[in-house]
Amino acid sequence: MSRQTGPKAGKPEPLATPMEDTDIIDFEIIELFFFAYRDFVSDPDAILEKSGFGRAHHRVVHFVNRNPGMTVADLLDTLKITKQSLARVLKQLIDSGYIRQVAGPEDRRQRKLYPTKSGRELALALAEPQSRRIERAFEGASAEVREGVKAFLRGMRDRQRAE
Amino acid sequence: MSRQTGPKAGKPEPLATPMEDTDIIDFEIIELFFFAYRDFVSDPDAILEKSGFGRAHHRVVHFVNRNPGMTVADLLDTLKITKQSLARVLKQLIDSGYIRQVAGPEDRRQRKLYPTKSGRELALALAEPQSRRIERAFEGASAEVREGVKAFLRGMRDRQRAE
DNA sequence: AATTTATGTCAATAAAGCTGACATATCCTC
DNA sequence: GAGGATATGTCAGCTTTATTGACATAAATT
Repeated sequence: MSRQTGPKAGKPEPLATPMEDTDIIDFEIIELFFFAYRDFVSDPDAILEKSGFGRAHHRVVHFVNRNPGMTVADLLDTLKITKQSLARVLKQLIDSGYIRQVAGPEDRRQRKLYPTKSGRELALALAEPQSRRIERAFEGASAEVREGVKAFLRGMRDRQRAE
Repeated sequence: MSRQTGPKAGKPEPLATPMEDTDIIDFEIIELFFFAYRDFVSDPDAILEKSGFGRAHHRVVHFVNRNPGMTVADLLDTLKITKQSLARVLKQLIDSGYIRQVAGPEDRRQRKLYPTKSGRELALALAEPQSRRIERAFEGASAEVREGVKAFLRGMRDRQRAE
């Protein structure tokens, strides 16, 4: 099935010229963004490795700390992953004592999620090297540029998501 | 009230206060970066899905188009993955006619990698929505801010990598 | 009482990475 | 030319993180 997905069989000519920026395509920023993110997540990755956790755990710990009392459904919506993917990491985090579930006070079907003290500490420990990296990247930047970077990052998000 | 401190004693208390920015931790940018990257890669993901390719194929196609004639070793170094991980996706891209291998003119052990015409077209098609997204995110930004964003992204990378 | 909703769980699958071992062709050095 | 180093390819097996589909349970809603 994946054998002949290409255009034609045989021997198409290889192209020797590099693909350069054009009016419409800005490869430079595409690459900068790729490398920046790769290194940005490498800091917490290294810390998490010691606990046997991964990137998924990081995201859950982060958002639960930022929005204590959020439900499982809220989290699924934020992370854009499936219930089953979340279930595994959430269970591990609860079993390890980083996150607690509390039945919703009004709707008792809901499981509201809260960090424990050590969950808060973990989130801070993971954010610290990332913040240092960000501060380093901002060195010498004017207030206008700092605001411009935030506006740029906001502008990179999808506009109207079905929520 | 159902606080649920029931069966197991020694369960840590859940924290109800949101984790806020501090002097040292800038959660806002951490989140902005996460969401920006999540949506940034969603564009090519949607295109690749149709061909049965994934993100790994995208990276290979991109870098081979940017640096035609790069060797397998160069690519491994850029992507920071292992030979075996690369082998699978590279084989698929070659079989599908997007990339060609040519024995090195001086060192014939080397396999120099080149895009085919359709490989070039694929790379452009994948970059196009990303570039449009970047352009949209830059709307109304001054030249200074644009340069500042690039400088920021460069600053986010690791400094001394063993290359 | 019946339906919907929020969550949990089971089973099977896939993509993309990993390690370790080994094969082949080629280059380099003695 | 022999022997070792290098660039690449390949095999076997494993892990993480995601996926879909099906079904269970408790609680809310109609």
